[in-house]
Amino acid sequence: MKSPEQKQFYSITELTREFEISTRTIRFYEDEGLIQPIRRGRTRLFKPSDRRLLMLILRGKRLGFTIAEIREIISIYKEPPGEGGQLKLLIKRVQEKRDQLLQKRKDIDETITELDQVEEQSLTRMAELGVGT
Amino acid sequence: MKSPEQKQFYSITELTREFEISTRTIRFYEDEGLIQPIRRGRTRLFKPSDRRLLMLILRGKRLGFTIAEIREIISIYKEPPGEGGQLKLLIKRVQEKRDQLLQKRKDIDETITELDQVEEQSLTRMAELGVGT
DNA sequence: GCAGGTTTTTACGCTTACGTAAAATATTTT
DNA sequence: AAAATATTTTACGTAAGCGTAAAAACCTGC
Repeated sequence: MKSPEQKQFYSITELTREFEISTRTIRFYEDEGLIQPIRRGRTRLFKPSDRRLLMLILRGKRLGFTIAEIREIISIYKEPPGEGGQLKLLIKRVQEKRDQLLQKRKDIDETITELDQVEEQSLTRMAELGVGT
Repeated sequence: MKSPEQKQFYSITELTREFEISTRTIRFYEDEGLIQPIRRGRTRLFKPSDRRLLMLILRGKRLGFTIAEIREIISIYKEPPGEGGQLKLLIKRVQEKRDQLLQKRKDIDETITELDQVEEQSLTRMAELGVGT
């Protein structure tokens, strides 16, 4: 039971259009080993899993993670079940990443709070001036 | 009524130690116009307000904002009350920044959820193996 | 008043994350 | 099959964000 609208392959330009990035960027991520599209002759063919990886990469970028850090995150997802020691290590890495993310969220919440204050003061000031919104 | 432990001035090394950054970094931010310490002779003296600005800059960095974006955020805070048109513009800028931050928070929450799943699976697997935490 | 740490300016260097151009090859459209 | 469009490799270029080194000036404690 394949889901109906699941494409087999995406071309590089399809992906550049969907995510508004350049071909250079996609090839850069390939050079960095983050994605490994298969080839038909010389042409790259991207599977849905490559597309999902790309989404993951771009999300990481939005969060200000470096390529190295994104590589770490990806490797966490890819890690096979493994045995005891490996699993403990994996869990430690997960916790470290989560701590980073929680710090970022704290930073975000603080900033939003401050921006809200600026907005409120502005609105008050506008009301004083009798200016309409 | 001054708060008791409020220092008048900080030296550059005090700040590098407190925030674990280099003098070069601080001077770079000065070159970029983000902070303007006063001078006693040639030596820079940083006021508490400079220190707060520095904290703001570093927080922005943690969130993956570029120097240019951090400059924008700072300018939002610095904006004087102003008149009608300016205020409307300011509010628009606040809203744009907030939208960016909300997007980032969404990205963070998604990533955390995924990491939680990896952790849970790992813990389950460890239990299966009879490995202690 | 001088040794030792701090701070300054100046300036070249380096990494990351792509941009951009060129020239060949491949694919798709008409 | 010709024309237009897409994709490839190769390779040099660049902006951001500092690192690092050098040499002078400054301050600080003893």
